[in-house]
Amino acid sequence: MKKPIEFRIEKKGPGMARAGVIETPHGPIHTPSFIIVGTKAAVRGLTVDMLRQAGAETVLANTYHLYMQPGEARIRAMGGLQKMMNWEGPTMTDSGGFQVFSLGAGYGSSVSKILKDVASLPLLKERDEEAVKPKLVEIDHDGAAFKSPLDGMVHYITPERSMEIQHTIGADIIFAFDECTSPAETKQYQREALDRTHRWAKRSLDYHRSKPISEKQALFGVVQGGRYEDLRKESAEALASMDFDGFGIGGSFDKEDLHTAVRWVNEVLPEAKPRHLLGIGEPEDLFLGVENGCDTFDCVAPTRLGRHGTVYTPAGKIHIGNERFQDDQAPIQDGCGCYACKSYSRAYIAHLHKSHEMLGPMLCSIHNVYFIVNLVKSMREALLQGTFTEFKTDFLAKYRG
RNA sequence: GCGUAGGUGGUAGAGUGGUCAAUUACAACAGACUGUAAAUCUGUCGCCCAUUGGGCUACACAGGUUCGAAUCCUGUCCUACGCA
Repeated sequence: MKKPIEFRIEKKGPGMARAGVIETPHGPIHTPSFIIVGTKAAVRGLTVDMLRQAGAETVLANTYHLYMQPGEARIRAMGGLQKMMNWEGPTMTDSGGFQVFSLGAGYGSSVSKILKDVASLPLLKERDEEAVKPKLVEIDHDGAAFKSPLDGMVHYITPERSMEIQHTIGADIIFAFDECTSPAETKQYQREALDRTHRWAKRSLDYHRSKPISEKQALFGVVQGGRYEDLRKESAEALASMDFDGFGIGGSFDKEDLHTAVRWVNEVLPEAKPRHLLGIGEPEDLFLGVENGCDTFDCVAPTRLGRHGTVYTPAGKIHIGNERFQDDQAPIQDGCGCYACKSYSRAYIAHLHKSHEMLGPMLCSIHNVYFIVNLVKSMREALLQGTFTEFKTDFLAKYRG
């Protein structure tokens, strides 16, 4: 049977790090690589030309959002994801598993993808659940029922449905339907959720393999297990034993847990298959992911932060709207090759931001995408040249100030 | 000149005798954001100390009524509209 993707490792080390290439039906992904998030088949504020110019190689869209709007029939009519968004490069779709969390346990709470101090969170079972949230997700053995925030309609997503929708969307790499859990859940709940995620992984895989399209779309299984070593390793083993084309590492993490969770998992996953660290993208975390064996990353941070006026620089993040930049004639980052830095001053972009001109968020997003995509490209170059550790040390010393 | 309506914090605009240092929005200043419920959200926003809290000066200006006034009365100044 024909394989949809080929993964080739070019160079290994230090640690578990590797540089390689994932060949997809729509072109290569040079790893380590940062994938740009375009949830609704659009990267907020950016055209595909801007994305290419910023160096982006791959775009990740979301099954749940596209299923809700515009829906499978219209996606099919428009010719699928690549065609409708005019993106010629590789694409991925997330399964909707993250929405089980963000619209479920995470909904209406302060719990998000990365937390500062998980230990101080009240465990979900101990909370007054009535007072906490309007529930938008109900999880059961077979899947998750989503109450649409758009019109209140309930949509029941099973692993098979998620696969079916992702087949229609047509990305090169798709993900198994999983349950991303809140770190505030008890271990017992993590255990139950993990068993469910594994059952769903198997069902996702079986359904996918039963269709000819599995020769054109790669399926990645998603490892969960919260912050627990035994669960994480067990999850990696369970998924490694299934015939996935690659793996995703998911979860909502305490900042401190990210490192250990990734390491535990990648020590178990087969080396020859690509690993995607889901939803991670701050510079420190990307270094950590790369040296612990992750190949690809996606994150909304570059576009969300940019839209909100925060931009990356080698000396750390700055908020462009701050008073001190309003008369600053320098670019966001001296020497930066992005369109925003080659064309405009901080003063001008600060003005755009403060006057709510949409060009402001666009320029900040362009810069952030360029910054993060090229940071990971530089990591790749450093890996190939054997200078990763020096590169990391230098970068972080300046970045953390 | 006469008549009418009005003058509130950076702006707009609530409030019409005590619960008002004054609703709200905008602006300003700062912060947050990690498989996008997010072009969003949070905090501060008269002055001076303090941890809860306290003191001071304030709703055009000057007087007055009242235990108490941004709110009622009188006068002055100013603004808008109408009539001359």
